[in-house]
Amino acid sequence: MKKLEDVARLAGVSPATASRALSRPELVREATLARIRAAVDELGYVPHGAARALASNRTRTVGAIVPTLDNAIFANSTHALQQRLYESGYTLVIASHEYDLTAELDIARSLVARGIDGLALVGVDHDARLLPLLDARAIPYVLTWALDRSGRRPCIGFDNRAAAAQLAGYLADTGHRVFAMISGIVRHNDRARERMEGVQQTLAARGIALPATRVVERPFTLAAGREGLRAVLAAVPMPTAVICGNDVLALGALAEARTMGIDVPRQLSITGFDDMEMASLNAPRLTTMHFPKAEIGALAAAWLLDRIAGRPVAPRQELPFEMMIRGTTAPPPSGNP
Amino acid sequence: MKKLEDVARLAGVSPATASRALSRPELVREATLARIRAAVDELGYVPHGAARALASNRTRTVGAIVPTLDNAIFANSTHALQQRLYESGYTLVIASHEYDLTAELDIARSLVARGIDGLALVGVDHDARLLPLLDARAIPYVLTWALDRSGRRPCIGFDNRAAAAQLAGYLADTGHRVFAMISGIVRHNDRARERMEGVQQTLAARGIALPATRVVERPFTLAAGREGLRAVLAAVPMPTAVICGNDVLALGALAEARTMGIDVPRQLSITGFDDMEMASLNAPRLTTMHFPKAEIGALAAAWLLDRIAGRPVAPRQELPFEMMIRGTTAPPPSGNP
DNA sequence: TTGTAAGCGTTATCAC
DNA sequence: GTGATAACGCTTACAA
Repeated sequence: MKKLEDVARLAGVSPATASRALSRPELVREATLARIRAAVDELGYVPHGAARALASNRTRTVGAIVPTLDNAIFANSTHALQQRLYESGYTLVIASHEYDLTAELDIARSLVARGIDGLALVGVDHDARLLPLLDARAIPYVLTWALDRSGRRPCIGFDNRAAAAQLAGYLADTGHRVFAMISGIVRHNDRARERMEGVQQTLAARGIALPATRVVERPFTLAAGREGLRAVLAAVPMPTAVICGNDVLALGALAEARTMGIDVPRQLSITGFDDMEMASLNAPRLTTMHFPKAEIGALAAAWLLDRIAGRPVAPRQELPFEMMIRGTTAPPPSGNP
Repeated sequence: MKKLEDVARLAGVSPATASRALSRPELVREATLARIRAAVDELGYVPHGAARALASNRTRTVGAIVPTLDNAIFANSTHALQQRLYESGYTLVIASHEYDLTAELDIARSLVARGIDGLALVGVDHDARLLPLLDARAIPYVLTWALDRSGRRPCIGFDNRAAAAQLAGYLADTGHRVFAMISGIVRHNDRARERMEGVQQTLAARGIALPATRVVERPFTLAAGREGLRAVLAAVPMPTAVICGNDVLALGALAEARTMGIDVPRQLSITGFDDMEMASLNAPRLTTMHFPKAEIGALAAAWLLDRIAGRPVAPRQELPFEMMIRGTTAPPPSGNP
């Protein structure tokens, strides 16, 4: 394989100049530059990433560790992230840990070993050793999809609790009094936890009971959403509103409602978070909380690139969310039939 | 940051021995190994990936370029791929090109520059410069989700044409005579093309007409699926069976059918490929073609690891597909109402 | 089984 | 603006 030395020889310059021509062309005279570029083309020279990384101590690689790829919201934000980084000559290394924070730590270690200039994480809940690991190596990182309430960590995300509160408040406003929630597993998942708390606090503040028995925690799968709906509908009296912790759970719940012959939203209101594009196929009158997923990725990329380049960055970026209300979600006049 | 030399010094051995202890422990005496490991732990030593790659000419990184991450089928197979590689100490670099083969080539170049030991691609259609680029650098690659009919390229996948043929044949067997197809864009997409051809050939062989006007090509989006259904239903007589090129198109078509008040599958049979888990929520009686997505990823990982290690590999692995028939898909007795 | 030493292909610090 | 030259941290013959 051709090396920089070959290019330099062909162009009649030293390797040093050839190197500069590629990484800092403004330091090289126009004519020299042209010769070097011609040589590069002629030889089909491709820089050796590892050698470059070793000498410059920069890998031009950024890592992203997401809970799962099997969900449109992370797929979208990750794609935006990749896109932006790619445009800036950076490569994105993506890995998923399937909601296992120990796996996340392991992955982070392997990424650090392999060399990354920055890292994007999802949420604020992590193994206690993760962030110190990055700090020790001065690797910039940013937390996404959530806001760090301690104010100590850079983050780009939403106030999941406020979003949940708004959703619950809206349902209460439309007249619902008997609620249930199909939440994600809150342990080690700040987004799920904040959403649950937002609902609980809002209803409590309005004097609406949401006993623990009406809140079920389920993994983020369609099957769990289905099963979750059965679980919360077993209570007496039946809830008129079921709030689901994310889109997958809501889809499962909607499917189960159909199977059970329940008319959504006339008999039962089912609401969710995140990406409900699929759900809208099913239930055009669904009410959901939407987050600008692509923007998260784009902002995270910009933030990391700035930080890597030593440019000033915002310590925290809070993004807006939006409640989409389709059709009525009022409870049936007399509770459930 | 601690380097191997520090570890060696603390353990009272040479850097060479320390290096061997980490990468080929079987070559080092038990006692020495223990001392070195203790030193590693004590110092919190983490190997320097770039230096390692430069010296060994192996990056322990594998690349995967997929059309899109925003689809459960690729998300699943990619996750399986990552999982397997990770277990073997490899890192996976994932990138998506959004069905743009020139973008795919650019990404491949950047991955090659950054250093990869192997590459997984989707499909057999690629820019003509892509595979030669890999060959020139002796980078192992494997094509997935399709079979190379030329027999010259290693591939792990399905016979998309046969799958489409089987689906079309089944529908014809149940009595359908007026077909339509909402295909993906076949240009630069072998999977889409083979599926379309499979349908066309099968129907032709049975003397069933499928004029070009009854076949529409659409991008893989829900909206396009909706619009595609309107387009094919505008024909006279209306088709009784609509075959969709993938899951996303089928979902869109199903949604539109619902919007239009069409009873699927009693009035109209809509069928699709790939991952129809979501669709089954919508239309429990949908007939679909299923592919073992996770297995693709796992097999690709194993293949690449074998190939990288110089072990013998199969030049071609054909995986089975499965038609899932839920409920009847027979046409209405008298064509369309 | 372990040590010595020569690279691996760049970048970066100096002079010139 | 350009050219020597010394790193960068590790692997790997080859020797011992």
